[in-house]
Amino acid sequence: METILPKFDSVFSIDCVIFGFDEGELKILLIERNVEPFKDWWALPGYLVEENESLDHAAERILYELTGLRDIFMDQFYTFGDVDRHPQGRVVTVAYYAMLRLNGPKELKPVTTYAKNAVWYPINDLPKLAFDHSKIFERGFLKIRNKITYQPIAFELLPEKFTLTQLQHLYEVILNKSLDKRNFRKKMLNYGILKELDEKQKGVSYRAAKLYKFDRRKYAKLFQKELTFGK
Amino acid sequence: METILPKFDSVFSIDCVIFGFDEGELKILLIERNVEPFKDWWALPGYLVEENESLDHAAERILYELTGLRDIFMDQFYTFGDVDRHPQGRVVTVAYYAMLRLNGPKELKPVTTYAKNAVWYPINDLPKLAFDHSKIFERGFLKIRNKITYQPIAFELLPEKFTLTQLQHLYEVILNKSLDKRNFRKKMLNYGILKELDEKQKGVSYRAAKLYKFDRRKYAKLFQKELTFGK
DNA sequence: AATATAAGGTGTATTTTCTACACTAAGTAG
DNA sequence: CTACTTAGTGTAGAAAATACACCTTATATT
Repeated sequence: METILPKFDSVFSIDCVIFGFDEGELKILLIERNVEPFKDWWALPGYLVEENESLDHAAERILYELTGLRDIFMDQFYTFGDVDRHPQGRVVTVAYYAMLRLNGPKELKPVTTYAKNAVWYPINDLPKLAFDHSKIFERGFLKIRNKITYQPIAFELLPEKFTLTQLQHLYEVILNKSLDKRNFRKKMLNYGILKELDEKQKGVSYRAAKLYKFDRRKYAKLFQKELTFGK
Repeated sequence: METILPKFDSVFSIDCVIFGFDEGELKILLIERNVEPFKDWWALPGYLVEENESLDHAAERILYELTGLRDIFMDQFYTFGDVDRHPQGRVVTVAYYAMLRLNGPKELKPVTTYAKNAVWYPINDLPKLAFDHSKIFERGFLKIRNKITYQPIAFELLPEKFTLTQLQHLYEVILNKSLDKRNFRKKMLNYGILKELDEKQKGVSYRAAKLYKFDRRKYAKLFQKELTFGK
């Protein structure tokens, strides 16, 4: 690096793949763009990083501006930097994913005007996306699919109290295959990160299932230690 | 994103954590900086991305300029974007790691003049590094330590022909623990990605060990399929 | 030639984890 | 009280992980 940094017109952005689970479907949050380029196209929520904010801060801010949500577990997963990925110049984008608990689909109100709309879209029925956002989504989806095989991150997507069947459905949707009920339960309960509640499902027209909660404390203990290789 | 991209003075860089294995030690490649800031400090090899090159291309180019090596398996692992990580302006850096086979430590000749020197440093004895490079190294090291537990990437670091003991030592150095010889061999041979050669070690003053090669074809088959969760 | 040295190379029993698989129990709706 | 729907449970076999110790082979030394 030279004593004076050579510069060219360039800028960073953040794009977010925000997963939600609703009515048995895995969804992501899309916005309908209100400005060129790709006006009227669907796109991942994303925006430019400001001069005086870190990437992580920008990711939080953008998610907040789009959803009103804070303190969401977000993770950077890849940076996309092809020369021509943005038609108006050199924009390198850092992609984050987040998993959100949907408490109802009402509350999506973009604060900014560059989006007309923010909508949850089932991942099996996505429209064509602006820029290279389809690629970014694919990679983000791959990321959570891999991650969930060794770390039970899925609970971020569920309501606070959930049944084992709901949890299993979520796994099945993410992994795109069906799982054995007994083995699944055994495995999940063996992790020791589920707290059985003294409460049952309500409002169902069949036998109500027991409700569980995730025990974040135990979860953190279990999964922040390094993976081992054996002796 | 507005119709015209707002810009501020900013630039991207690549930093590389390049692992090598030599004389039983895990090492990384450092350069001695020849320019401000951090003149005379040790740093990870890294440089600015050019206007018309992708991140991956920049990573390859920079590694080539520093080592003369091409076609090295490189992987992007994290992007560092704290506001003040570079004293001269806003520089977001995309970090890559690579694992290199050292055929002898001679051939390190920086092509550029911004480095005085390029040297292999044992990771247990690293100097203070420029910028946030210590943090970048730590994260890169963590990455390969995690990765090696589920994917035998270590062979990139070994000479083409190697003994099982050499392979085990490498694992032990990366994981920082000792492994059981019999179990290690069983596991490695079970992967089915080692080709036993009709050849033995030479020049050792004890019983010579059999030499093995990695079978890249089988390796690719085995580890490019998705991880599974069971039925 | 004999011996010392240093690493190479091998098997088995135990435990743990993974997998496959099917029926009864409980609650609701009519 | 019956039908329906989902909840909830156990076991046996296979596969993978772990713990553990001795003989073999090549070289170097006397």
